[in-house]
Amino acid sequence: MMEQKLEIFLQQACKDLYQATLNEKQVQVQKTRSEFEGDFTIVVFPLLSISRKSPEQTANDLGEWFMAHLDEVDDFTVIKGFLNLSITAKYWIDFLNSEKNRPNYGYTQKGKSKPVVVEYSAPNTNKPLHLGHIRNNLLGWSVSEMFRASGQEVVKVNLINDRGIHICKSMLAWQKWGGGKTPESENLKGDKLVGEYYVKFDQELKAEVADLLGKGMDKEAAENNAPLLLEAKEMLKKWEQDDPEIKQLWERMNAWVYEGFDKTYNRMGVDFDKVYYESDTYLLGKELVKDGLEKGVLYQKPDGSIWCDLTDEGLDEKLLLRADGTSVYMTQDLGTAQLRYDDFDPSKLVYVVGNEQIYHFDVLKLILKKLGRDWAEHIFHLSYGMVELPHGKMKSREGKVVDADDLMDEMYETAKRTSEELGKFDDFTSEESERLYNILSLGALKYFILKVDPKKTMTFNPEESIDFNGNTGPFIQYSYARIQSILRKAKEAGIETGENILTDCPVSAKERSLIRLLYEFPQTVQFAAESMSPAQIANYVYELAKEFNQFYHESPILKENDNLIRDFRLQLSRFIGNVIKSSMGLLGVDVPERM
RNA sequence: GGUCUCGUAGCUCAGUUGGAUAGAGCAGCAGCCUUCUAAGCUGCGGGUCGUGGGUUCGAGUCCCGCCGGGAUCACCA
Repeated sequence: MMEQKLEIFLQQACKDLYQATLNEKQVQVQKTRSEFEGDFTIVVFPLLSISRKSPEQTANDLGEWFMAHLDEVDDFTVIKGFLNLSITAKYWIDFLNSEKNRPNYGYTQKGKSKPVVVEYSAPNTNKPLHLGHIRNNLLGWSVSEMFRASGQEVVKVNLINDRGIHICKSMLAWQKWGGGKTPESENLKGDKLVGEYYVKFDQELKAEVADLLGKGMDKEAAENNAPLLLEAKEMLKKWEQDDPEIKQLWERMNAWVYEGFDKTYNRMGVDFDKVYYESDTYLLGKELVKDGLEKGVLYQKPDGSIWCDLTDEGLDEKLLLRADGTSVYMTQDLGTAQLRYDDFDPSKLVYVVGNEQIYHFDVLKLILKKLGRDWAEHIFHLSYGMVELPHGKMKSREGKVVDADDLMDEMYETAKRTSEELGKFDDFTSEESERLYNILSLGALKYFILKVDPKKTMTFNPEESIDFNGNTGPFIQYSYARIQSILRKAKEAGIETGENILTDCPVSAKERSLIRLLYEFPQTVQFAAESMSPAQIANYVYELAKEFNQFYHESPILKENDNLIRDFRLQLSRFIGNVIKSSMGLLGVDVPERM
């Protein structure tokens, strides 16, 4: 890569000119900003102390040196303390010729490293997936793809929260008020049906609490002693004792939910290599805890409960086993972490979980380390920001949520309406139209969610829905379709586009800028994977599509009279199309041949 | 209260990890379809980067204080 080469030569230059060796901070090679002439910029400010000359003089000396020693350097300009180097057209054309037909350009060949395990989604089986899950799922899936593209082995895992008091709540409500309704009888997705009873439970519980308060009971007592809650707790106890009737109900209702989840996952285009169920793993942590107690890392209180003291680390004490021997969330997470380590011997354990659980994962890592699990160092909590609605946060229990299925439906309708208004697809069969609307609506949704930095809280406005113009998925998809359209026409006209571009082909400023962007794709993928940020890819591909559209407007491609230039532009366009497709692929977004 | 985190144009977001005159999209206004797809392109207006200090050749970016929002500190998950 040119940057590395320039850095090495810069070292040499300073040795030659100033008899000095540079430290890392002094070597600064970056992309030249578009408003200036040149390709790469060397910042000379850090070099002034060794050159003992003015910024301009230093930059000039270095510029001369580069001209004399590096064939690829064409020209240079000096602006203040910035040395802008121009790279020869030949270098860029050579780059195009060697890379334009490379399959998987920008992706790194898989090495023989240990896998990265990425956990994402982790739904509860008492309610349907909502907008928050969408961000989680898209992020987890995309980050996994980016790891793969950067040469790492990846295992995508899900951990389904299929047991616990919250599950019993919806079970109990269905038992009481369900009247034997099933997804089939109601023609309703299973997760939706179960979710209704979770809401129902909450409503009934609130009514009971209000009633108790009215009878003069204090708030805490009322909340803890409402008959419904006691009943749910009783059900949980029975579940843990393997009561056949409860287990059967539990299996039945969970099966409904899984069927619903699978539909949503499929439509969203996310998948998993392995699915863990909390009901299988929730007991695993106990062994670790007992072991820790024997080693004296943990301690027991007089009531029999077991704790970890983290006050030395500036945190609190953390309960790991209740006095009655039952486990808490942390206990089972210790267990599943160990299980995953045993299953995959991973180089990294990534948890895609909301930022409200930062504390939880800090504690998890600390406890594992105390228990002598050195691999805890490789746990990484990819904590993403919440998705908020314009009015504020989403609240499941109050029904203030954006349902995942509903949202995809609405997006689909918008895509359909917009497409029909434009009326470009009269020759499409209904299957083709449907396919296109799916590609566009999911593209809009996924791009909208993934283009923002995962760490940041984001606002989602369902009223305005998602735009199809500007910095959006469909805009990028449109750019791709335009390219394919030209390529189809070129083929029809019998123009061969596979040959090498001649090095004396004239290249405009916009074309050069596009070549630069293509050149940056591999490092963008690498950087996106390292920072676990699909937003890096989204911003990159938007820039590429935008520049292509500008190019498209200012230059004829197929209609260019000079065949040399025409073929160059066709090849450039095809390369851009491929990179758009690869980039969008990393975001889980498909691209249409026509739109 | 402790800890963490965020604050950039009316709105939604970028800002390449400290570099040049802080950028896009949406919304608003004005243009461009007999020419490869107008889901596009061009132009205009819009900013004390919450605020006050500090570090330095250079700060939206790093450090400290303050203001404002959010998260978390459960025998919930």
